[in-house]
Amino acid sequence: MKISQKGLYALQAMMMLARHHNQGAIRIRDIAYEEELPEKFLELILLELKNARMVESARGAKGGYQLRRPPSEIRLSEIIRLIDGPLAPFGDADQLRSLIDRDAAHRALYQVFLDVRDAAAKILESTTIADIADPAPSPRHKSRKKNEATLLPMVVHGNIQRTDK
Amino acid sequence: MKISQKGLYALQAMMMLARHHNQGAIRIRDIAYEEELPEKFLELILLELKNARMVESARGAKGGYQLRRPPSEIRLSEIIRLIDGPLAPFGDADQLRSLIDRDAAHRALYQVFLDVRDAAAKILESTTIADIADPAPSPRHKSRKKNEATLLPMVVHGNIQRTDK
DNA sequence: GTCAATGTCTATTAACTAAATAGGGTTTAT
DNA sequence: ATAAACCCTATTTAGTTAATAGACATTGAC
Repeated sequence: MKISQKGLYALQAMMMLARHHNQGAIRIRDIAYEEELPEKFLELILLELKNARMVESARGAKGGYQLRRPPSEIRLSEIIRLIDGPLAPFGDADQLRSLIDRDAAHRALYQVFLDVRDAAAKILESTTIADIADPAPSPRHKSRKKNEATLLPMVVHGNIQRTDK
Repeated sequence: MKISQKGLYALQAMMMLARHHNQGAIRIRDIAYEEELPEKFLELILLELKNARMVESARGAKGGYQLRRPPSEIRLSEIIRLIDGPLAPFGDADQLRSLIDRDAAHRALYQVFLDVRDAAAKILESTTIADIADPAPSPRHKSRKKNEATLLPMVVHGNIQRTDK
């Protein structure tokens, strides 16, 4: 998994829209300005977010973008998967596919990769835009939201225990 | 974090050398053949592994490569960090640096990235080449070897248990 | 001491990807 | 009608990755 610049921009844009949730359409220019993002590049990103139905747009004068769902229902994993593809820490799943057709050792290596992916996914799926955007922040109990979200999948990956560090 | 093809090759090469640990020097050609890796490319990778003192080489006739440490003391994280750089899931740490100089929301996003990195690091640091290479495999109790390895340093790295899958 | 085997090193290439920019087209509020 | 905004496609630039090429250096065997 590698979060590209573009992916980071997308996250920032979504955070900005969360901050201005329920304030009507926000212009690309304003998002770009407030988050210090290249405007034309951001345009493409917002288009993708729109096609994925995460935001909606209004055209023409007084147009702009806004979230389609409340920030608390938008997971970081969604955004990253959309912009940067699967959360797996390896490039092409096909090369890895060949690993599992070999012996147990290669399969074990593959499994480690899957564990890494699952660990990352667990975090990114249990964190929503609301968790980090915190528009009007009472800065205490911010992690409460996170645990809420954790209730869902709960079985996805292996159990890790280490002695320290 | 993104494990490149090159990183995967490095892991495979190290696994192969683990499989032939204490059998003297192994030729590049044999590693390439057994793991089906491009020979000249592998050459460069082994050079890097040598410069990082993870393997040692003998030149000339009867030359080749071998591990400098027992497989149980070589962590996947070492190899990946060497070949692919830091385990962080973001590209350039500098862009991220700018995030933490903003408001709490941006810092929170940064913290999520750190959490992802730590989760990945935890797995890759607690898994050694021995854990997955399994040199002379009686193909049952594959996880036995893993516990064996855990006996040695006992504090340095964690113990991994997987539910299965 | 020659020769073949083998690792060392530097350079180069081809393909791909990421980031950004350009510019015209379309829709809408006023 | 006009200006404000999003929509869409194309292009550029720079950088990276994977792989190859080839000359060089060292060693063991005879």
